[in-house]
Amino acid sequence: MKERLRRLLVEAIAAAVKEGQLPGDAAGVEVYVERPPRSEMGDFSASVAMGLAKVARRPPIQVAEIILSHLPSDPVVEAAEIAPPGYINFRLGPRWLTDAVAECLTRGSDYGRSDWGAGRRVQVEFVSANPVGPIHIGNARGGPYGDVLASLLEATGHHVTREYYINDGPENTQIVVFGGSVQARYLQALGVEAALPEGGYQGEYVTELGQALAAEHGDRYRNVPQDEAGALLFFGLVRDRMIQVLQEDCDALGISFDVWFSEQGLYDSGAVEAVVKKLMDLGAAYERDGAVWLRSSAYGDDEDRVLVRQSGGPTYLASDAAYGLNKFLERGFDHVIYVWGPDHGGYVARLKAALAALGVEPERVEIIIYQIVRILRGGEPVRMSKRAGNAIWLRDIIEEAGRDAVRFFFLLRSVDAHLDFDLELATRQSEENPVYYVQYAHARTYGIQKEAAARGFPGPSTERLELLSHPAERDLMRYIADYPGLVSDAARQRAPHRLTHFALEMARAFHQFYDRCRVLDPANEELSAARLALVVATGQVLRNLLGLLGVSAPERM
RNA sequence: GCGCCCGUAGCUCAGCGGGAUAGAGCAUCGGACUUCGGAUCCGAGGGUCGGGGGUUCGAAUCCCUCCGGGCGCGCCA
Repeated sequence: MKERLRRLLVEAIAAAVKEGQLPGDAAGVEVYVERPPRSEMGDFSASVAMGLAKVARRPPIQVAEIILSHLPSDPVVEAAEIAPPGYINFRLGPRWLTDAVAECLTRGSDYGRSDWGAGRRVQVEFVSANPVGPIHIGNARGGPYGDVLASLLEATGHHVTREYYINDGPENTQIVVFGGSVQARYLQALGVEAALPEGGYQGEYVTELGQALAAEHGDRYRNVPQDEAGALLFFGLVRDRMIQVLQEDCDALGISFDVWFSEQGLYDSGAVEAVVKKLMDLGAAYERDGAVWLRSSAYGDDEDRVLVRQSGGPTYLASDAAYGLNKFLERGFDHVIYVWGPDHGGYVARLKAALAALGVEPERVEIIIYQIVRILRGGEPVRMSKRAGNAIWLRDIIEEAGRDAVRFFFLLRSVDAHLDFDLELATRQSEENPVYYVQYAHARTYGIQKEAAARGFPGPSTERLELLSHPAERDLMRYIADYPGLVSDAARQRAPHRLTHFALEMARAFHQFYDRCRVLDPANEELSAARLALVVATGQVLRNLLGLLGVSAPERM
């Protein structure tokens, strides 16, 4: 609807320019249509006239008058008025709302979907936590975010691949330390005196891994030296188990990845070596001090970065460049979104530099950094470190609060904002969690339908939707009408939190409607049928919303 | 020191393609139909939008600067 009004305005301005009433450069201005702050001001408004006042060298009100005099007629526009200091306010006929209800019922679960993505192939890579332990609350945030972002892109006509990058490469020091930790726990399980490596992983699950290895293999690996090679050997023994743990965690969150991509695979195929050579051939990398450097400073980074160490081992940047080449060149994604944690902020410039050096257009690379999650327990911050072993596992939180609440809670805030997750609040007060408010609204739409059937009311009908004229009905219908625009806005802005906020507002509009408008009125069957249609459409939109959020939409609670 | 993010009601946060009287939830206080689910609804109080400059007809929103908080600045990932 905004778009429809916007076109009317653009046409009107063009016509005015043609007749010489507005200067030529007026035709190029951006026109935005928005919601006025109060409903008495109309259904939609535009402030173009104020923006044009300067170039037109006329007062805004006059500009608005000129625009209005050229405004093409549209059956849905009941009135277009000018309000000081120069707003153009549109008052629309009831059809634009009731048509939305009808359209929602016709399109069902497709309502809100669009095709502006035109089938572009987009990859969203997220979570990608190192395979050295279960997902903890600190790196869990990317899960719901990436998953819902992917859903939003799907809903707007993109072809989306959800991908998890497994950092199981041999050059990953975390892998080495982790493997060494497993080895130490294995030896201890055999009764051998063994110390954890420097900065080793102290989590209980590591002890369990060691014990499991001892039970399975006995003392077969007892004499493996406690060095890097030994650590990697032990990592190899538990690698599949660790990936399985990560997959189970993602399952528990309701996330299903299309691709689990192994960094080790890039080494095995020679892709890492090849990309370094390619960068050298391109002149984007050079040797110095026995290391190979990426000329990243020529591509926007502060300084050049090491690709291959003096020791001969490639850095993470080298395998990431190879991975990028794989994404863009081999698999041909049009656009790639990386969802990273806050500790990766310093890495953005160098990855972009590497990809730019390889010829990937910068606009195809998008890196989103979400902000830190702070864990509180009753208001007190809880420190956590995977290595220290006092991490808070995602799985435990899900068990306590439930998947729906965890996802909804994580999606309540903008990615740019820090997120406080208070365990006590998420568990003790789980009944007051906002997710229940929305789910209850959805369940209520079912309750009403069931009651209608039980009492023998005729089913929902769109025949007399014009009977829906109560302010609460109009408010509610407005959410239904706005929903498709919300989905494309949220996708464009990479802002899943717009969905949770909209869901809460719409649920409130529905509860208000329920409170003020009796749906099932035996004395007025036509009105009842129309209201029932509104109830069904509301349930449909809530269900579509919750579907995008990956939160269940129960029929009763 | 440099880079990124944040600073809006007591608390947690929306709003930030500049626009009309700045919003919500929680918390506090006070209310609601003998009826479709009270996990609901209504009302009230509560604000120098961190401070200061600037751009503009108009700034929570854009620019500069200062203050406060978080994160990052490795031949770790």
